[in-house]
Amino acid sequence: RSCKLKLIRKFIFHYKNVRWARGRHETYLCFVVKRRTGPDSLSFDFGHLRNRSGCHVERKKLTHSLLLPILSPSLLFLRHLGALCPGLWGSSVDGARLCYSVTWFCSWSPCSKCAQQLAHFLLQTPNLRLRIFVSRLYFCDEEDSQEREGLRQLKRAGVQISVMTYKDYFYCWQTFVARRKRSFKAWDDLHQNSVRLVRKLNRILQPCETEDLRDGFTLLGL
DNA sequence: ATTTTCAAT
Repeated sequence: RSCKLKLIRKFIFHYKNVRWARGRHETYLCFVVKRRTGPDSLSFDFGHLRNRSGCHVERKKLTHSLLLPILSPSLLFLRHLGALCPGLWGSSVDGARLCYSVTWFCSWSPCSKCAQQLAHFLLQTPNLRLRIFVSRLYFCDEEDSQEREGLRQLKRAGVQISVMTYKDYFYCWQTFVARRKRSFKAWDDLHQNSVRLVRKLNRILQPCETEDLRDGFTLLGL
């Protein structure tokens, strides 16, 4: 029971979409894996991950920039992808590959390195569809930040990136935290913060759309 | 007005 309380506290602390997220030196990733079978998809697996800093020996040898992507939840997820999505890489009897659809709810948006590796991976795995909901944007204040570019890269790789809104927190609460035990109560400014972050993400991804538009124009010979 | 960030001590 106290374990459950701890989980609730952790969820609220790490997923709170506050403007100045002091002390959130961890990142959590809640995921849902669905196998797509025609028009409807079946829920296959779900769970959550946290970035791990388990390799203390390597820590001293690796630089921060090298270590970070290895231990991030998103790459931790990729490590377990084979187990989470059986048959993802295999070919089935009728030649068609199994299709999976994965949804993430991350407390921080991915760093540029992770985004880059993820995008690279996804372009090679067209039978995996990824949707990412983020609670807060990681290092996205600078106009020319690598993290902003990383998010655009993900979008170009077909990832649907969105900011978490009330319904997403509600869903996470019900699915990963307190299954129907107690109802989700929004914190102050949840909606306001979410609206601000939605606008910010839209501004970040905008150049991506104008680029696509330009590509479309050149294709049309305009 | 200003504050922070997948830590490093």
